[in-house]
Amino acid sequence: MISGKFAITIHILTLLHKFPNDYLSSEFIAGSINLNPVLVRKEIANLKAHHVVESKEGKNGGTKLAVNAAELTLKQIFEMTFETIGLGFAKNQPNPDCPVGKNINQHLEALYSEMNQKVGAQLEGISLEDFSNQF
Amino acid sequence: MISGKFAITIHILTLLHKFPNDYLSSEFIAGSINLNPVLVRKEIANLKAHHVVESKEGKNGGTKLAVNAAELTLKQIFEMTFETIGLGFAKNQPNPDCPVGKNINQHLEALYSEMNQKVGAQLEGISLEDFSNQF
DNA sequence: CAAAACTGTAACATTTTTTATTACTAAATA
DNA sequence: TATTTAGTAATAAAAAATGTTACAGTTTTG
Repeated sequence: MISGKFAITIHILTLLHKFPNDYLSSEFIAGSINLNPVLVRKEIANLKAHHVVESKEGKNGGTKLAVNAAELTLKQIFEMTFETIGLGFAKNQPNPDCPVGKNINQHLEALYSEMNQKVGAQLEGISLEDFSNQF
Repeated sequence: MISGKFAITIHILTLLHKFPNDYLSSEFIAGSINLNPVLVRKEIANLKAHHVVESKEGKNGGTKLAVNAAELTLKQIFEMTFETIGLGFAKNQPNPDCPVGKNINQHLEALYSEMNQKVGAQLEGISLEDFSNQF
């Protein structure tokens, strides 16, 4: 998972919202994020798969928003990045012969799931437009 | 930051709570987590710095809880791990000449800070004893 | 039609972060 | 005194994230 996936995605979307009439090139966007244009195109591919943006190939091509920014919530964006809130798991599978090791991940998952609900409720209340209008 | 720091820490503390009368060795704990004992000792060093556990060196040494599990909240544990909830930042410093790039991190920080408050409130309501008694 | 400016991807390289190992000192106990 | 344990530093290995290069395919413009 790209650690800055959400940050990059929302940066892209904010730019697109700021220039609603233009197709922005991945190079232009990459210049604002200070990121490799290929990585920008990868995130855009994900946004396209969710029908949130549309791209035009060829000269003067680029990407623009395909939805109403007032109706796109940060929660939806968050979900599109496949990221989840949480505090991680130990890398290796814990010892199944230990009553704690056997069940720890299940209990952590339950805990993190609740976190996601709380944070999800927060993010649901913020639209891309809200976020972008802060700038 | 160790990605599973919180998970490891709470695993350790749960074990210590389950065996309140014993000094558990880092090797025993490592066996439950399936982690290198040196890493366990590092996390324990952090817990010691926060006066949550005490260790005894030498033969039959190990670590045990030094506080009342009913009074230690997951929020406190969370804070001891220096981890924060959030959805990351782009790795590189964004373009300061772009109005979006210039301010994005500040706005993300504000957003994440709110997340931390929400999650903190949740974790404050759960004690180590609560967590451990689930097992 | 040809050149230029884009997207879309795949393959590979590099860098950074995490995790693991080794090795050693010091302390406590039997 | 031998053994078992913590404490810690240094290093190695593995994994993950990020960056680069390359090139095919599209669209626009001259």
